[in-house]
This record gives sequence, structure tokens and C-alpha cells, in this order.
Amino acid sequence: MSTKPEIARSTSERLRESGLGSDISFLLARANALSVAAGNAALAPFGLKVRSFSVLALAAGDVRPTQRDLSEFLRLDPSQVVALIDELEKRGLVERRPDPADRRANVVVATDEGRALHTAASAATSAAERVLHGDVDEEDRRRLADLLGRIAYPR
Amino acid sequence: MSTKPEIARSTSERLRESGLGSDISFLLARANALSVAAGNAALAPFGLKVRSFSVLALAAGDVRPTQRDLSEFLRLDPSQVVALIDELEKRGLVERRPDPADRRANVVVATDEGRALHTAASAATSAAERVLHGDVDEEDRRRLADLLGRIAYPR
DNA sequence: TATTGTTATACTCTATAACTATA
DNA sequence: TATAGTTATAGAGTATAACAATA
Repeated sequence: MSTKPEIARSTSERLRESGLGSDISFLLARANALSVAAGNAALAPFGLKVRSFSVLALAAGDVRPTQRDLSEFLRLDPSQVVALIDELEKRGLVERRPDPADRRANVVVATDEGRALHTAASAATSAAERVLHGDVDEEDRRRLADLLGRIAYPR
Repeated sequence: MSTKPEIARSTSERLRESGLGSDISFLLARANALSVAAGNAALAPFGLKVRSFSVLALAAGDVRPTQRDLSEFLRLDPSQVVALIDELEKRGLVERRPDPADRRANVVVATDEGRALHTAASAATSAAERVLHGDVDEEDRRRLADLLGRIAYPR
């Protein structure tokens, strides 16, 4: 048990106040690590992780992306997308359909069951996000999303 | 070659506008992926990656953290810290010194050479960060750091 | 000739357990 | 009895190259 004097800052506080600890890249890495951990924990009851959830989420919308689209948007190698879709398809959550515009390509769409699971899982991740962002109110969350978007989607 | 009409949004634009694409957790993951990639590229000429750079940065300050401190602050397993310090120590960039307060613990400090490399590498990562944050001005960078800090360092 | 999806493979990263020396 | 550092190992994540079908 540490019984340090109140006046002295702890080592972790001092590291936080050091150069690295206030670096945007480092804060980004740390915030993301916590976010992924919280997301995976919230998704575990659904048999999903943030990776497979993001594929399911995009398949559940009306965009009808090809595997190549998913690969580029999620910044995953095409071979990783194959593995993720294999797993979701085996569980009956998504389907590969031939792209009418290009017979090489598969369009990935969620099944009814997949959309239902996505809805339930979304509620869980949103709740986990609200806990993680407990210190950030709604207006600041919008501001944060805007700022992150400018970094996440460079021109 | 895709010769789509200008009026139609591309698939990636439509994915971006979908639910997931504006989710803070997803934006965080995507921004961090770009940040790590840019950081590793900027650090490659120095024989460093963001991981080893962060250890060197903390060792180059005056906090004198133990390996345990580094493990907790960087959210790395103690065994990973061992490997990172082994490598940096082999290159003469950091040293393990016995903690006078606890003979089980090692304090990690940068050598003169390590501090010099840290200074040079810091300039490179700052430059890469400015490129990545090209769309975000100084005031918004401060705001972003504040918002990220509230997520990265929960109470 | 180039691209989509696929398979195989290797490499990095991360997580876990067990051990030692000190506390 | 618990903690700091270490070692070993296995699992997850990532990157690369080669192939068949199609553009």
C-alpha cells in the first residue's frame, strides 16, 4: 500500500505531464486502446469483436459494399476481410452475393438475423462508449467526432 | 477504371456517412491507425517504432520510471517492456539502474546518446504529426488533446 | 495487363503462466 | 504473502506473395 504524501505527484501523474503524455499521437493510441478494450468487452456476449462488428455494421446498412470496399474503408488486408466474412457467413449473419456490375466481386449484405444482432450489439457498444466518455458531454462529443474525422479522413 | 457520374457519391463516401463511419470509437481507431503508420514511417530512419520511441521518450525525461511504471503507463505487459528495453539497452540508448528505494526494481534512464536520438526523433514525429493534422489548426489541436486526455486518462 | 477474391505463410503484437529475487 | 523483473509460449493481429477467375 502506497502512503505517499499528498503533496508529491505520483510517478504516473508525472509521466502524464511529461512531453509524451500530452502528445496527440500518444493520447490517440491510449484512448483507442481503452476504446477497443471496452468495445470488445461489450461485444463479447454477442460473439463479436470490434473488427467483426464493424464488418457487420457496414453489411447491415444499405451501401452494399464489396469485399474490396470493406478492405479499403476498414484499412484491412483483403485476406483479413475474407476471414472475417467467412466467420460471419458461417454464423448466418451475412451473405456474399455476386456483384451484378462485376462478376469478380462479391457484395456483402447482412441477413435478417445479422441485422437483428447488429441492432442489439450497437446498443451495447453505445452504452460502453457513453461510460468511457463519461467525462465528455454531448456537445464535446460532436466536437471530438469532427476533429477526429479531419484526421481519420484526410483529403 | 470507374467512370462514375460526378453526382453519385462514391462507395467510400457512402460508407463514411453510414452509422459506423461517424462513430467516435471507429474514428478513433482509424485516426490512430493512420497516426501509427505515419509515426513508424517517420521513426524508421532512427531504427525506432512508436513503441520503442515512447519508452525512449519516457526514459529521456527526468521522471526515472521503473519498468513497472512504464508497463502501466504504456499499457504494455511487463514482458513486453523487458523486450523493448533489452533492445534499447543493446543499442546503448537506455540503461537499467537499480532503484535505490526497492532492490527488486530497475529504473530506466536514457544515456546521452539516447537523449540525443530522442531529440532528433521527436523532431521527425512532430513533423509527421503536423502533416497528418494538416486540417487542424493549433487551437483545435489543443482542444483535441484536451478531449482525448479525458478519455485516455479516466478517473 | 490489371483487379477481385482466395490461400498459404511468416512476422509482429499481445496475453498468460511460471520462475527468481526481493519486499 | 505479494510484487518486480524475467522467460517461455501460444494466440491474435498484420503483411506479403502467389494463384484462378474475370475485367
